[in-house]
Amino acid sequence: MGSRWGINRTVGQIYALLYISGRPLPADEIAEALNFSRSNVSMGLKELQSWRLVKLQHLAGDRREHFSTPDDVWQIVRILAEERRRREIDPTLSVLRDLLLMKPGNEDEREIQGRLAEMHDLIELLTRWSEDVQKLETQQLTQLLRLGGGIIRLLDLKNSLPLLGSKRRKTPQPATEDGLDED
Amino acid sequence: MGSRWGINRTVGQIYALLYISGRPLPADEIAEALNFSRSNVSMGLKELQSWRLVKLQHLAGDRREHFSTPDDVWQIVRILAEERRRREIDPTLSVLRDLLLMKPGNEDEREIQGRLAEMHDLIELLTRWSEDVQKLETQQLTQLLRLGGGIIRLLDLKNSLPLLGSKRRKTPQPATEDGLDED
DNA sequence: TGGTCTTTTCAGTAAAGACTGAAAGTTTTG
DNA sequence: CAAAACTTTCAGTCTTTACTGAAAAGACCA
Repeated sequence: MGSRWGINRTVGQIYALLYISGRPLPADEIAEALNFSRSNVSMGLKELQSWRLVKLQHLAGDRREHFSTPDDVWQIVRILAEERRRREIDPTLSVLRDLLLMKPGNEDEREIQGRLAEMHDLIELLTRWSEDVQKLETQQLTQLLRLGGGIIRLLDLKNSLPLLGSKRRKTPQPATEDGLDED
Repeated sequence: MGSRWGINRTVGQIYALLYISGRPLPADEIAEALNFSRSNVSMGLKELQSWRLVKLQHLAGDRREHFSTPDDVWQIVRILAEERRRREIDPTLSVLRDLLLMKPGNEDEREIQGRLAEMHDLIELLTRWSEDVQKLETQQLTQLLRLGGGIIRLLDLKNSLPLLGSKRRKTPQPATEDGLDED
């Protein structure tokens, strides 16, 4: 299914099995259920652990290690977002920043840096935003998402309220502690 | 760099070159610049076209086909989101729905369907939301993103306004045309 | 229409990635 | 501390994917 998401087919199948089975499974049961070699399962689980997508636990009266997925789907989303950021986004941003630090040797290079900067800012904006909303309570997050495009009405509302408008005021106002302005 | 994003390394390099060069390039210049065979470039461009990430154009006085990326970075994000949805998300949702339509044969299967339903609803919520906000003007979109976690204050504000509260009221209210409620 | 320039296709090959079984490693237990 | 129970590692093999050059196909022009 979603086997093109940086994680391979086998690993995806293992994860899916753990997710739907809803209880901790030992490696050999996974191998049997999916008809993989024991060592393949071992490697898959190792990768899933490195993504923090499964956790290991010991069940009373059984010496084998058991694995399970987080029980909250939102938790899965949060972890995935964090890991992808750490592994893919951050290194990309870092390379972009390095390139932007170089002195452009000529007009062409200056233009290229301009385009790289645009890309950098875009990625950073998206990343920061996702990081921010991931921190919200699940309850708040779902409310926000359910609002969908309707969110724009809230923004309009905000812009129409003089003290909360998004434009910087020329004369300093008394601090309102509402923090709706953004730098 | 981001070569693990469902698109292979070669294709990524071609796209990056087109993006930073900022002008339409013919296939043979790409092949020369990146040291790929002409046929490899041809295939890469074909894939990029199928993703609608490059467009073909003819330049006066040159018989060769030239390719370029959209000039607006936001446009790139929008196209990427749409295509990924079409290719990956929608088929996944469709499979999930099919599974949910099946009558559970026993208690275990019922539980599994429950978990699949949770996943389905999560994906659908995220997808719908992203679809919705992609439709916003770039200007509005950036405002929203820049707000980051601060968005929660707007939600709180909304919840505190009696006529706009997110809870359904028991007695029907006169229509306010604000549409902030969501079904 | 034939000739020139350009792009696409495709069969074969090269490279990358996934999977396995055997062996080594680790932990628990009598 | 040795045997038993379990897990990990890794070299070799199998499978999948990427890339190439040669040939075919298409477009334009005289």
